[in-house]
Amino acid sequence: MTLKSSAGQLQLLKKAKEGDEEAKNEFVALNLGLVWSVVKKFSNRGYEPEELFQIGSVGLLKAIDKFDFTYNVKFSTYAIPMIIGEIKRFIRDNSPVKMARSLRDLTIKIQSAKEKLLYELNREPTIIELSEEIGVPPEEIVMGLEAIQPIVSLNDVAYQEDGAPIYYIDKLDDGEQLHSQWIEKIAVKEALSRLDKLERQIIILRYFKEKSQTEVAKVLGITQVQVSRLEKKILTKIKNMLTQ
DNA sequence: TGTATTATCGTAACCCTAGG
DNA sequence: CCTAGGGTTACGATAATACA
Repeated sequence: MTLKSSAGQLQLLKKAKEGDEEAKNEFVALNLGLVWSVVKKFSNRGYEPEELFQIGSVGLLKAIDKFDFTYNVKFSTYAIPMIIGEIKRFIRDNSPVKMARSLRDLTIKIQSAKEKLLYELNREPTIIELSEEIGVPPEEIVMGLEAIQPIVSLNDVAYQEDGAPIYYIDKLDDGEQLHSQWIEKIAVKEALSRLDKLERQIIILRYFKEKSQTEVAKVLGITQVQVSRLEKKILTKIKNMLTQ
């Protein structure tokens, strides 16, 4: 969070887009935090954070140029995938071929093992199970999984609590193909990450696990009425986050 | 806040009819 | 005659609200 109000930032962004260099610089400065937050996600890949930061900043600049107010989402919602795209492109282009190759082999193995186990167990296999199935140490499985769906995860917690991922956002490689669909997905993800634990649980159980209010109430140890009221509150909250 | 009630929605069950 | 499909109804489950 920056000190500047979001309304002020919007003004700044408008000016920047109109070619006001000073405004642009100031806006960039205010949003470098975004770049860092993305860089952190890629910290375990053996690249210099400084270097990734440079690359990420390019993504930020591109985002400023291409951001369209009619998207009706917050700037960060749009910028983050853009930054990620830039960094991923860089990593892809810079990865030694053989590394990429062995990693690709691994991901292929993981994919098929995953499908097999999914069928056998009737649920998402754990990392340990995948590891045993393929005969590769868990750390490498993690790496392989990362490669399959690297990504954002602004709300890791939301995933952990339930095991199975809710959805994946990939195809972020190309900043050009901006389907409003995934913009929305990211927006929702971000909004979700800003809810507190109880609120997030309710939304996950209700909308991703498709439980009834009564079921949710039982799980969380509250009444159906509570769930109904909280749900209503949360939904308007999210709506506000997405459009503000 | 919780209980009791009402409103809403999906769907199973039934009937009817047109077309094979 | 059979049957696919369309329309109607009734019912149960779920969610929202009224009230204490």
